[in-house]
Amino acid sequence: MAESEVQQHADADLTAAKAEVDALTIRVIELRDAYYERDEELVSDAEYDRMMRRLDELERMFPELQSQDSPTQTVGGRAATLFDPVTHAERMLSLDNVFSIDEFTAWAAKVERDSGRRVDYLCELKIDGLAINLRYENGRLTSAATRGDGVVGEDVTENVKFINGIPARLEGEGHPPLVEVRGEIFFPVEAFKALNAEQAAAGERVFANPRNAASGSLRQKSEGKNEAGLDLMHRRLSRLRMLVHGIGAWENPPVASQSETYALLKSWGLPTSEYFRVVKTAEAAVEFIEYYGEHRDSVSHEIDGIVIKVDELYLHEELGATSRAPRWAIAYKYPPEQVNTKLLDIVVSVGRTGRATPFAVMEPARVAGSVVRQATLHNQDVVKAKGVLIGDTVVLRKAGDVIPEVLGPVVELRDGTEREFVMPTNCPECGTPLAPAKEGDIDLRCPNSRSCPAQVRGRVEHVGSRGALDIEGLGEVGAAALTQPDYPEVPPLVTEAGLFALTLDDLVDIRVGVRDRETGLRTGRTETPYQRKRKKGDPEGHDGFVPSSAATKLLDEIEKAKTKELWRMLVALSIRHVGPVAARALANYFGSLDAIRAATREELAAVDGVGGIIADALIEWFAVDWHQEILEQWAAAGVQFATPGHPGPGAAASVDGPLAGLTVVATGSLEGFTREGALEAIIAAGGKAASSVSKKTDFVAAGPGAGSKLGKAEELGVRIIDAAQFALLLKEGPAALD
DNA sequence: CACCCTCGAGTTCA
DNA sequence: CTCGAGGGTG
Repeated sequence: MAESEVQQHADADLTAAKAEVDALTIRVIELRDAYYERDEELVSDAEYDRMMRRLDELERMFPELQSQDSPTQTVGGRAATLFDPVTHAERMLSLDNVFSIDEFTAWAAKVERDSGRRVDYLCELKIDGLAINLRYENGRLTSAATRGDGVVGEDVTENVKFINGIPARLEGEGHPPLVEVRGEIFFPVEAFKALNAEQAAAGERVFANPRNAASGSLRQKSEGKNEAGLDLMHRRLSRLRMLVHGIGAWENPPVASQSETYALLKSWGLPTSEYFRVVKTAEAAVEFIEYYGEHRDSVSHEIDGIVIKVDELYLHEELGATSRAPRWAIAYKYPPEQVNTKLLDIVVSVGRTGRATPFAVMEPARVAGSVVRQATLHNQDVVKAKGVLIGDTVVLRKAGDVIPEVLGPVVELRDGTEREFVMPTNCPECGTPLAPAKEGDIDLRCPNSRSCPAQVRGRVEHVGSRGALDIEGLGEVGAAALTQPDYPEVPPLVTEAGLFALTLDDLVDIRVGVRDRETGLRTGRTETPYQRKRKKGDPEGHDGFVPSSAATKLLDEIEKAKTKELWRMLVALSIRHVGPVAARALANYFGSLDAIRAATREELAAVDGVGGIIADALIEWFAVDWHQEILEQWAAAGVQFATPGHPGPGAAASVDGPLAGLTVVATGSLEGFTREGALEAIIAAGGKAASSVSKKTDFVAAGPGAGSKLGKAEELGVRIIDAAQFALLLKEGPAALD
């Protein structure tokens, strides 16, 4: 064969290989991103693995085809990939799952029947992470491997060394010559959020959930990375955590139960979970399951269920295992927090400040225990960034515990009928052209604050809200009835100025459209919420227009609101940046609305907690003529804009009390206190009632139902107290607690 | 110039 | 209850 011919063959091979490498690279990245970012498994692990190996093979044959950002060089794959295979000394079993309490009690009944006796159950949280097998030989960590298929896993020893809390050497004495410890590697929720925030800021991909982030981080390869890349990789690994939950092969262990095993592992310096509990009955195990079902967010890591194990080790042997899973343990899986649903439309709503917010309208879907139909999309940039089209199937989840969030589209399920969302140029409620408040703002606002129905309705509702004047009957529905009734044509309230002058006559003939309970759509019927309904057989009364109790109640509540504290009045006025905290500071300092109006920018900014911007916002607000009208009409109707007995402008008397100088956060339901009451009590005792936990927080008073704040407090080492201790603290100060 | 905090908005349920 | 945005403070 002539030399040129050989060259030609090689060229042809290279060209073909390049085409294959390119195609594989695109497909693998597509699948990888779907998996890590949207949690979708589009092909089996085996299929993915086959593609990765082929890509690796080609890149080895033609090194010139290997690019810096090839999937083989960056993050590894999802299952067994390019790490060296390791055979576990003892097969790593998985757990059988149950998905309901009934299935669980059936399992427990069978266990007790097979054991011939009552058994103790060890309940623990099922961490949503990656199973890991650590091999210690003579007390030294010699190998760390992922589960893989249970028999053979991947060797990730080098990466595991960078994870905090995994000892390279066991503490204490008497370790067996060879022991395999099983655990779970995971991203703590807080660290995960921080990671994704950094990834987003750097324009990198964000992970769909902590498990994928952990998986991606653990499978990073150091080859081909420069110093900065290595540093980043190590930093990311150091944020991972591990908890151990069992032991592999071990003859004649010196312990008799699973719980004693944990104590032993702990004494060796291995991290064990704080959340496990040994219970005597299946009913108690059910309580454990239900408790954490409601408190999933009070734990520093994600959990996808509860693992229940028979505690006694000799029963493990008796009960044995199937080929896949032991019979002495079961995983109770919580309902998924992510589901797919159809994005029917993207609609824009206008809030009380005029901000236009697009939100997703979806086919009702059950997520984490409730039915969701809507979720905010924040602004048009977020809609773009998420890449959702109207008509898409989207991934929906509950962020935190409550807030529905659209993660993104399932691109594979598109059929071409989807259309892009276009941000309207005009206010959907009043037609005024939308514009950014100031140049460069992403948010668009409706500038028609005086008469845009959405804004007036929003502000009226705000006046009645708990943080402002707390008027019962003046919520979303009441505000809509007063500002946008079907009848009369001129609504009782054109702006909030008329609120305190409302009379029964204004209310009785209000008609509002009835909405369907299920769909929220208008039914075409109307009703009169403030007119007494005539019962069947009740004689035709007078002229038919008799007020209902709702009407008198509402007017009574409005009357009571006229003399509420000055700070509540300030909040009710919807002045930019003036919420409960700033309003309290202003009210304390000035004592009356007149004094605030008369103050200069400098005098306003002298108040603790008020700066130049809030001062400007106040001055600008007072300068608007229809705002003055609100004040005049409210005052004429008897609204009190001063704190009786206040000495006048000046530094507010510093409050003395048991809590002087202390910052306290109240969360959950505290026995003996309402949410508001706890806040008031803290302030009355001279303390600062903060809304979020930080380093500066001195105490977190937590009751049942406490959410993430509790976790945050634990993380920061802030002292946590219960309702009884909280009451004591309020009365006698911090010294009484010790 | 970092934090840390408050504001404002959206959401759902008992 | 949570997030982003942006203000206030050390």
